[in-house]
Amino acid sequence: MARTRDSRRRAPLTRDRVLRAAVRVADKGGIEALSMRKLAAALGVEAMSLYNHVANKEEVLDGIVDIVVGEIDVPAPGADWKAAMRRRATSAHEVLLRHPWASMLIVSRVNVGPAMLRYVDATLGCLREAGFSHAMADHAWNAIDSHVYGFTIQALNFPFDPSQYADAARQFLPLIPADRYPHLHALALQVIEGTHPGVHHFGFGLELILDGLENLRAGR
Amino acid sequence: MARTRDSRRRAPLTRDRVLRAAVRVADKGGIEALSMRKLAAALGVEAMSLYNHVANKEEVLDGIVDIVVGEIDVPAPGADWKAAMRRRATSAHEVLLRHPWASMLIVSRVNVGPAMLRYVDATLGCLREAGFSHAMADHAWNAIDSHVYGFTIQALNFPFDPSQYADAARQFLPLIPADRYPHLHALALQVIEGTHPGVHHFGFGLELILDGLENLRAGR
DNA sequence: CATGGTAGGCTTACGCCGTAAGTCTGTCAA
DNA sequence: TTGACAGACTTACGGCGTAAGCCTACCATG
Repeated sequence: MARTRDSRRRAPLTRDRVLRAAVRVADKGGIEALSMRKLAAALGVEAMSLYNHVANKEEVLDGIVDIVVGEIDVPAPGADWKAAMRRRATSAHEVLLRHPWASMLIVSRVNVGPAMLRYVDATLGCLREAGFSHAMADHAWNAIDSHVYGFTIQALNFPFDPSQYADAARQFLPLIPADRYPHLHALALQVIEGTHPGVHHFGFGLELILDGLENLRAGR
Repeated sequence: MARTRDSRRRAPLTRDRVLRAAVRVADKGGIEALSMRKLAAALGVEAMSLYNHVANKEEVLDGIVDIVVGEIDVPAPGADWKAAMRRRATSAHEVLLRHPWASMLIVSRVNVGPAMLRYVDATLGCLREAGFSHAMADHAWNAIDSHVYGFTIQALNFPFDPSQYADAARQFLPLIPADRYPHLHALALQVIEGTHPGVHHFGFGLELILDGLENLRAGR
């Protein structure tokens, strides 16, 4: 009874509740809004109480990275490798767009959480099954993920709303004088005229890589 | 005469001296060691004096990014486009390895400094000259740079010294149980045996992309 | 029941951080 | 000689991560 009253008064803190709250805080305010004090406040608790469940802020960051990686669709064995890799990469791209702070965190630290290991293992497995050697699968996975992270981070930092890209280009054109930056200037003109939408496609680079890998797999 | 004495006592602070010192501080201690106080100390000055030459820390970060981008070899017009792009990407990769803090900074902010604009413009120009349309050149540049940033950041965060990779794999093998992560486990075994060196190559993904672009350029 | 260990809150305090606001001093033009 | 100004310096504020220690409610044991 006393326990009932108490647990009603405040749901007990757990490592899991801390990490999920951290994801929410970062989703809402960006990673720079994720301080131990604000995280604690979001849980109705004081900052130092968090340290009963996580060793330090680093552990919080590692934890939320693994939660996000756990949201990525992992390739099921047996499928057409190219379709499976395309799906996996697209899923990763979508998840990373959903948590805009996550890409930077993933690439800026060593991640060996269970979700990350499972993610890499399933990827290697899919490629192995398709006939790639261990070494080739390793390189292939690395090349695909370089594109996933590189493209996604660039897309997230693209300064303009794509739907207003033409307007933005018109506004910034004076900063790109034709004599000093002729090709950027010409590109901006095309965007303004609507000749070139200017938006980059995740699939463009991805298909180059997948096609190249298929050539290697089939021995040209 | 008095001026001589004074300027001998302390070389005058300038925006340029501030930014160059910031690159040195970051090169030596990592980006997290770059605080306004430490930067000022490196210049023999108090923190607030820096604000006479830069508006705030953001401007310092923008400035050192542009310095680093300025170190990248920019493609000269007229050359074989594939060789020029390969050289440009490799140069960028090398520069980013030389300033390990720079990649994260480049991809996590909007960069419109003169070196960055020049860099992008020269790249577009080289691709245009090779026959790519504006839109295709835009996509090609984005795909190549996604690889450059994605691969380099992953390489910089790789937790082991490549020369001791086999040892590291032996040490970490118990953390990768064969029943849960069979393919990662098998890969680690190959690294331990020396069958697979395990090191990733920048050129692997790059050549896939360049070959794919050449196919597109030549219309298959 | 009584009791004492413990889990998990809480408070306080320290040394960093970026930077707003204001002050002091040496130089140079009028 | 003077007065404006550039460019240093000092002080102070609120926020940060977290070390150290305290307080209270629970539970197992007697």
